[in-house]
Amino acid sequence: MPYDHKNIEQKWQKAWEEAGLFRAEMDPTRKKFYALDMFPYPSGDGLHVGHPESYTATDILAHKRRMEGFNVMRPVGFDAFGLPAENYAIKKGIHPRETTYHNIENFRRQMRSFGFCYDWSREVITCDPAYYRWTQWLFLFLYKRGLAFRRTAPVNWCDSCQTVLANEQVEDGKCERCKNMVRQKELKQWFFGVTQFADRLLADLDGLDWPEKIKTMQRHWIGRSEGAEIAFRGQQLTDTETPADDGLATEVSSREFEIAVFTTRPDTLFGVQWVVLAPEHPLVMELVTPDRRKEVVAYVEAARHKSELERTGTELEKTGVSLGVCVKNPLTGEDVPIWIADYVLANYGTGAVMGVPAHDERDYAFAKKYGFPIKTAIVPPVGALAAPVDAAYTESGILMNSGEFNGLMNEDAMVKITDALEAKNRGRRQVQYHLRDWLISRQRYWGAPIPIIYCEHCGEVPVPEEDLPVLLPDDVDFRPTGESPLVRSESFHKVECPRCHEPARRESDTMDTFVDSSWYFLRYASPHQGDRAFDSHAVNYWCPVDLYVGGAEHAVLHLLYARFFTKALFDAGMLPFDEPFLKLRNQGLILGENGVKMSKSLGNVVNPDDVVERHGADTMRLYEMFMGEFSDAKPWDTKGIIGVRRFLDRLWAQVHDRVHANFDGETPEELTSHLHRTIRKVSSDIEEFKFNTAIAAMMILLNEWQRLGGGDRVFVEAFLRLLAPFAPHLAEDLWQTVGNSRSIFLTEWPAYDEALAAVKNVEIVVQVGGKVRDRLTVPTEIGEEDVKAQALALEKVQQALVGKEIAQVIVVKGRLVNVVVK
RNA sequence: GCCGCGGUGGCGAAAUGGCAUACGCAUUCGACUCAAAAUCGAACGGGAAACCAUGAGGGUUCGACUCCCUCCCGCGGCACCA
Repeated sequence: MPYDHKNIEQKWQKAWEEAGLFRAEMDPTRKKFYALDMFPYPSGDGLHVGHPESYTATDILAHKRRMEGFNVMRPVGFDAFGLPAENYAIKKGIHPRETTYHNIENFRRQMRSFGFCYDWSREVITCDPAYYRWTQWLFLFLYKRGLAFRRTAPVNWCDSCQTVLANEQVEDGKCERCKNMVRQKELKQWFFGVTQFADRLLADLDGLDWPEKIKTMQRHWIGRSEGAEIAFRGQQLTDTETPADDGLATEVSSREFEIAVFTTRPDTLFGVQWVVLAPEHPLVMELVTPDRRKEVVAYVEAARHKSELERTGTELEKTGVSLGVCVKNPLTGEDVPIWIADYVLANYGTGAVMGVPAHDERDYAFAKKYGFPIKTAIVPPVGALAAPVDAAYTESGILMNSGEFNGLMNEDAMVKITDALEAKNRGRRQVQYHLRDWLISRQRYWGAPIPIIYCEHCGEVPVPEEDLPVLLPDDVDFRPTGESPLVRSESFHKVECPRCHEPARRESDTMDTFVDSSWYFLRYASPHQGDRAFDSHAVNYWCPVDLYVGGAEHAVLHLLYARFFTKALFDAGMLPFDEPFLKLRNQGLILGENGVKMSKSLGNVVNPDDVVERHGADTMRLYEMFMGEFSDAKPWDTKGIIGVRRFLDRLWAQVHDRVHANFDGETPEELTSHLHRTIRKVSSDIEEFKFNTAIAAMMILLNEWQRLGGGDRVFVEAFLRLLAPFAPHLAEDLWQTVGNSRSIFLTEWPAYDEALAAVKNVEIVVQVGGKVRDRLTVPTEIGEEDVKAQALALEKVQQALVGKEIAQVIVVKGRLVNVVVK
């Protein structure tokens, strides 16, 4: 008989809210637990069924910790700035603020309908001036510490979004948001100096309780490589006349120049056949000889117009042109020609590399194409496979053709060659990171304005803190044109210089929305603080976040940026910790019934509202936790929901039966024992995020209860407390039905008694030659010899042993007896 | 190409090296009902059985879904980073 989910869910949501049951108050005498969901972007589509999957998991942990006596803070808010609202505004002419707040209202309604134990009084909304005032303040904080700066660099430009993008927002050479091809553009933009933290961002990952997958992704993204920076010097002729072959060159006046290359293989230095510069390298135009100039200019121009993908696809044939100039190999003194090629990236390393065709696959291909000689510097060690004839040899080996370094193992030679270079002042050990500084400027409207003013006399002037927030003006034509829409708001744009009071111009770009989300978890500690970004006492008490749950798609975006902010604040003495999220868990994607990602165009989207309406929030929560491994992608199954709903209905009926019977009769001993085992299992499964097996264990307990009958108040109450984090409304309602007036969430998490949980008798499997022949029920504490004797005495075992000789008998306590035969 | 994760009934899935397929869905049969739904009960990997089955093949072990090697397939990440 189904229970009335609508009625009880509304009833308890209202009661909890009115009682302020989940409101968090600082209490230094109690241990805190900060449980956090990645706050949602309030899209017009409303919640996806994936949202409650992650929120339910956090909710379960939060409830359990509260019942274990922790002071729990579980805040909620909205990541409300961003492109979708702005694009919608452009299409429909509705202001982004209007759609955003409208969507937030809908999100709030939906999130409340699930009965999550959020402390709504701490809500933050990133597009609220009371919030972004402090985002701007943090920009100024970074600016003062030299961690926010403006510089000209090749940046990613999306023609469709009409804005620049951070490196992390480019996927496969395409804009993460609109899938448009991204182009490289040379622009002056604002950056945050994330690379200054590269070593710490890498090293501190080790201490975090995060999924290995995410840690690995961050490690790859930071991309540390060790090697050497090597200086190749050359003479540039200032005389326009080409020197003759007869040695007159020495008499022509010349200037010395130097090209620094970064390499991870200094041991291959004797195999260098050329040096390549990126087309954007500043020396290109300086060095090119007049006769090569035309060709080089054309090549540089062509490279500039290529997209990131066109330039970096692995399959592409390498191209390049010669500058007509040489440098000398710093150790051999050999002349090495200088080329430019667009496979060399301007913004990695020094923007220049040395070409060693014998020991690098790319260089090998380049040499084949342009007819360079291939000089071997390393051969395989004795006993190893021979070096390939028609490819580069990239494994370790022994040096040859390398002067005094001949015969060394290459690992050893790396050190010795670097030392030799260093002694001649031509090189040094160097560590390079793949990580680039975070480009935060956006030429778009719906974001926090960058608090900087440009003055003709004073230059770049930060907006004084007391003038914050720099309000985002409402009356703006926000259609994108490639420059920020804020340029078109004169009242915004034209300002007075805070220093000299002359007319000045306000920065018109806004900040990447990832800046907003890089510190929101700090704001939750003191969300209404009017005079500071956060209150130290509150942050010191509540932070860092103990449990953070969200999607894996933020592995190198939000999660990296938030770590950077935390470290920068830590260094300034503003935080007592330097990692924001101690424990992280990712939920898997919930797919459509057809096993593919839900999408409107495929018509396989499940609306959580419909599920709550039809089956109830408790069923929805339980089902999403029961579907499978939390971090795995799993398909939705509309029919499957009925299974957990039946479980709740049966429990409802069973508890009501016991109440009607005044708990007449006792709890069978077997059931009590089973309960304690279930408490043990559910408790540990929750900690390990194995919610599916925790629920299965409760289903088994109910099945046993129905089979055995009985069940006193103690039994029922323990069962309900186990269920409460998963299905809070039903558990609370039955809790009161049983006769309690205080909320179930103010009671203690049930403890299990190891003695009661112990099983009296166990079934032992008896195998002969590894095959099951019979089973045996024996007391748990039975001695090894006794089991062995009993097992061997079994008739089926005897039959199986006929004509065979016993070689060995394996006894595994409480599990099996295996008679090994010859 | 490199790195990581995975492959178990019709389906979602479970199993500290020790009874493979728990729990749930679907299906079939039965009870209740005039009937249906709901509910309750039973069966449910293949095979008549011996036995055979955890992507394929080998290995280690008394014993392998689990550990090791080779390969196939799927998913995710990175990708000309020198």
